Amino acid sequence: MDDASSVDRRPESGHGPIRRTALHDTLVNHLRDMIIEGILEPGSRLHEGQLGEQLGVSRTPLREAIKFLASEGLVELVPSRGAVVKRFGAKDVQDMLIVLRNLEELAGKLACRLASDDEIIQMRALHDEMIDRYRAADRLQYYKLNQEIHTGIVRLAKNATLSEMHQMLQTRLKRIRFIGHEGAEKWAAAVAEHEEMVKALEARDEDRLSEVLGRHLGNAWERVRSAV
Amino acid sequence: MDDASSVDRRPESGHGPIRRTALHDTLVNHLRDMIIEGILEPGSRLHEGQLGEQLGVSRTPLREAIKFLASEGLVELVPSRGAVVKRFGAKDVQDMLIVLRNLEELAGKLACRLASDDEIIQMRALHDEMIDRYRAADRLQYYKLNQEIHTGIVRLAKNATLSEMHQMLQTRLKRIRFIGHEGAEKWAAAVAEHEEMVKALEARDEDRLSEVLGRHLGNAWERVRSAV
DNA sequence: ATAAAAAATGCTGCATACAGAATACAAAAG
DNA sequence: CTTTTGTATTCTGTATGCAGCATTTTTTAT
Repeated sequence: MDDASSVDRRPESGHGPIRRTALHDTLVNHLRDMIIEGILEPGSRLHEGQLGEQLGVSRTPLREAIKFLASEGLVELVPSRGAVVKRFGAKDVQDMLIVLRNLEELAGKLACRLASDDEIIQMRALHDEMIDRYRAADRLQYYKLNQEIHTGIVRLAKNATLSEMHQMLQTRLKRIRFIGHEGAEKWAAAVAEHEEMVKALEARDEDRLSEVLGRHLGNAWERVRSAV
Repeated sequence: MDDASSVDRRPESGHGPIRRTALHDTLVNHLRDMIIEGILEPGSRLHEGQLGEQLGVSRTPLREAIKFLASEGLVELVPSRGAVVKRFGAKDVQDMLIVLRNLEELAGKLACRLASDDEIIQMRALHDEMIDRYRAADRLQYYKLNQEIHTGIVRLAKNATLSEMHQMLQTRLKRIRFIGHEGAEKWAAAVAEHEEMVKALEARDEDRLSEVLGRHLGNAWERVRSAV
């Protein structure tokens, strides 16, 4: 039987066996999503045979994808016993947030110095759209734009390594944040912080932007603290 | 013929086919070393067949190791064309050093707060030994201890994520630093900075330690600037 | 002789096959 | 009834085989 959850790897939709993306690469993204969305639960083993059949691929590219994710820190390799989805304790999350905060503070400073005027205007547009979604109480889209803005500020810092590390932590924390839905009043506070962020960026006030970003993430930390 | 450079994977030395480490894991370390030491030059292709034969392993575990290193950022995966050793430009190195600097500054602050008295004493011992090596003009051992001290301070920060990221950057930069041999006067300056670092740690003066670490790395940056 | 086309070679990507380790199960002993 | 030991099964780890893409070389036409 053709399982519904088999991987779909067709860059341009449809006809023929045209393929530009490698299967193992597709699997990396697919598995990452599965872990983030909780389809693969923390602590559960990644059964090569079963999982491979489920996704309609052989073990070889699947194993390669798992090794890749192991280096990313999403799964753990246990010798002779395969791979398990890494489980994050409260301390682990706290550690990640501390580093993430520091990275974003750095990103804020660099962004104020290096961003072009156009780029700042684009950030403002993104922010305004997020505000719209907030007013419409569209949590999912809000969340998505929120993340885009944070990633965007890091991008403006124009530092490849910084972007990479930020992305990595963002990915690991997604699994946590996915759960953490905040209350209305805290949500409002977060939005206010975002407004402050954009204003600081527009003024190219690096100390203020850095401070707001730090505070913003510090608050996020407080929220999660109870959830984990 | 048994090639001299074939991988050696025997955890406890010697007799029999007792093995606890997986081959792909051994290969990750082996290949990483080969890249750091420049045996595999930047931009060169990792030929699966040839390299596998050279190391005495089949392509499967080799490919898995390559995927792992790709996630680490040491090699680049080119679709349908295999893997090449990633080449770092001046901008890349600068980016890494900026982030590394920030991470070490953070580590310094946390270390002052979280390190035990014993651990600080151990760092002092390590530092004193490094000074001995400096006086003996033993560059290699000096370099090794130097790195150990930096890694050690990060360890004292007791933050798993921070350690991991630091390690990652340290690994990538090793390839560069390996080349960068500094002059006598700059070497003396670096040693003085180290002395200052340990003193700040002993005083648990987090602002000062953070500042020194930042300055220390900032100077390293200046040195490399010309080399790359 | 140069350029374009076609064939040939080599390599990557994926699947399959096989060997050894780990786990689960069952039977027997305490 | 619990514990232990032997066996069977399952899964991981590694090797090999085959198909398709990339590149290079050869052939052919202008």
